[in-house]
Amino acid sequence: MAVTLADIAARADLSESTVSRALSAPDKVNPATRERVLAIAKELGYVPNRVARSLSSGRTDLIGLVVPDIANPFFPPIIKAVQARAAIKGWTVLIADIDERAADELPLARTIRRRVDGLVIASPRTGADRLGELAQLAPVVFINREIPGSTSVIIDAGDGMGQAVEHLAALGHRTIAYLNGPRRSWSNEQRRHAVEQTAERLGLTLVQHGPFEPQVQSGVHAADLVLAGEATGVIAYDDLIALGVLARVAERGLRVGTDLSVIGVDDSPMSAMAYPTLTSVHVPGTEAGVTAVDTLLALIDEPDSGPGHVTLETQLVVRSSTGPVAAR
Amino acid sequence: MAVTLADIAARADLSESTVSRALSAPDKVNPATRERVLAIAKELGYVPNRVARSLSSGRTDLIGLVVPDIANPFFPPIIKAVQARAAIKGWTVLIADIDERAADELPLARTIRRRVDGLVIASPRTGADRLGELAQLAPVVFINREIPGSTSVIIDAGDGMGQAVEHLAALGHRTIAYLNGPRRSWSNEQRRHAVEQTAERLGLTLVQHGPFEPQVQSGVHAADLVLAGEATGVIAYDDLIALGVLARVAERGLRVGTDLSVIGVDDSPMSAMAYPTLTSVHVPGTEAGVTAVDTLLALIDEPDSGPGHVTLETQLVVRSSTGPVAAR
DNA sequence: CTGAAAGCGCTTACAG
DNA sequence: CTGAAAGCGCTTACAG
Repeated sequence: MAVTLADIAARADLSESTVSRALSAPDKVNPATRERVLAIAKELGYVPNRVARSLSSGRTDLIGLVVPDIANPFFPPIIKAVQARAAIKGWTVLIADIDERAADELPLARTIRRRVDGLVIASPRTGADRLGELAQLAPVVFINREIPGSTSVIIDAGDGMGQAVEHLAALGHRTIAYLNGPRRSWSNEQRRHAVEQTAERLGLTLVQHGPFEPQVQSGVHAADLVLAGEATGVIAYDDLIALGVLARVAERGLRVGTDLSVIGVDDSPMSAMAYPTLTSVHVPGTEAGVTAVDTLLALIDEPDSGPGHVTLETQLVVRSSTGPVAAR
Repeated sequence: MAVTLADIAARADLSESTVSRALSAPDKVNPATRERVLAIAKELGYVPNRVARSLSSGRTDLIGLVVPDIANPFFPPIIKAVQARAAIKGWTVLIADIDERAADELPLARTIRRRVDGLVIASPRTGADRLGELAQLAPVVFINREIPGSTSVIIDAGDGMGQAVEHLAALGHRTIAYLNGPRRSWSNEQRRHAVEQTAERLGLTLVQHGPFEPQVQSGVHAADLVLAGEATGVIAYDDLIALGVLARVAERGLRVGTDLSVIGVDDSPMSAMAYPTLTSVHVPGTEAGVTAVDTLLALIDEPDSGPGHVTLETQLVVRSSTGPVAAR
């Protein structure tokens, strides 16, 4: 069986209490005693039983991460960043993938919260009121969603989306299309809004399509809708949809960047590798993940600190899928 | 505070023992008693404390899943399948992403094993001997790797790779290239071997490049190597590399499927959506995930059952990236 | 600085 | 079928 505190205590001729302190609160113990305990612990190959520790301490040292879809390239960088950052600080991450089933999100979050000390919920698909309630029950940090009274890390698409519209305008596009993301997506509202504002300010005509699921297939479908209209430039809710547009446009024998300019959002690895390479709005997912963990751990330590808000900026990365407007 | 067994016991005027049994071993209790306990539990909103349960039962109801890289499209289907299947059976999954750092794999698996009842390790990057040792310490099921004495779910690439070579031969290709995956990858050995065998049997000349990391960028690099040689058809270790080849070939102004035929492995969603669509060897990731969970749970229940082996088959899916050989 | 004791919330032989 | 008791392995006031 596994080595326990009792084993070390017996060997060191000390009480379990002292051994426990030597291991988890070294400053409350005589240095010499500590050394002896540590030596024996090492010799015996002691590894603390986390379950037992959890039961008495009330802490699990686990944080939960809820994501809409791990297969969506927007999330892996966030997931990796959360895991890496958590690991550095001695925490483990429990991931829940809701597979884009919005109705599963809240139940899953509620279940998992019983196992963890706090939650990071990325791009939640649930209504703000119910998310707010959840945040009452446990330390929660939302990524990419503002919930009144709750703590969140927001990626402000405004700058990047505005730059995208300005970029198209500068290339001579007068009518542009926006391909909406999922119906109840807060990110989509934010992105759409920024596009609308900038288009209006610059006097561009804006056409909208969707909502679309963030999948390549959606873009294939959307491409035909766009090509049936007047728009010469299109901004998609995300890179996946944009990649679908690219594929379909090429398939129809038209040239991306010439016949139709396409912009995505996320700046995912694929965007740099697509053909042609995809102009995209860079979204700092890694930074968001790191910040979310730091914020959450602070919240776990001090549950009564007020709601915090961190905002990260986005920025357009110009590649080959956008070019000067040409006659259709 | 949260409702405990003691609260229910007090309210029902029963002992904690009986309440515990009513909840977790209903057949060991008087049906009427059980009903009463369940009603009160529901009324009070009782949710069992899993940490406490774990400590006394010795079970965590968690299984660990170690994957090389969640951003690699091969793994999300496996991850989702594992999570879904585990959830159905009342288990939660703890995911560890090693981010392709082979050296981190074993330490991570060892750490996480302390928190779970068993492990699924997908496409391990560690040496067989050390994996075998790990399997002595805890119930482990490997996906895509045979370890002597251990249990595994193998996706046999043989059939699919053979079909891929036959497909190219049937299209008239006489010299083909194979792009190797990671150096110590067991999957790569298996795939390469099948390609070599079939090429030899059919009298084709086989050129090899690599090893390459399973990333789009690798394929971009590999494409130039292939185009500098005689091969007219290329089989990549996976879809990501194949997609990189596609992009680079197009970028160089050549036509995929005409100037160069390209085949990937994984049949990931992108392969159906790439332009042109990618001929690929379908790998049953979802099935592998489901089977791995079932196998692991059986192993957890009966640690002494001998090592099991399940083999799943692969199959070529022909799309547009392969065509009859043309003059170079 | 150290020890004895109680407790975290549940499970599970052992009696009755 | 039910209850009292011990135990899972650790933490943490409380004394000394």
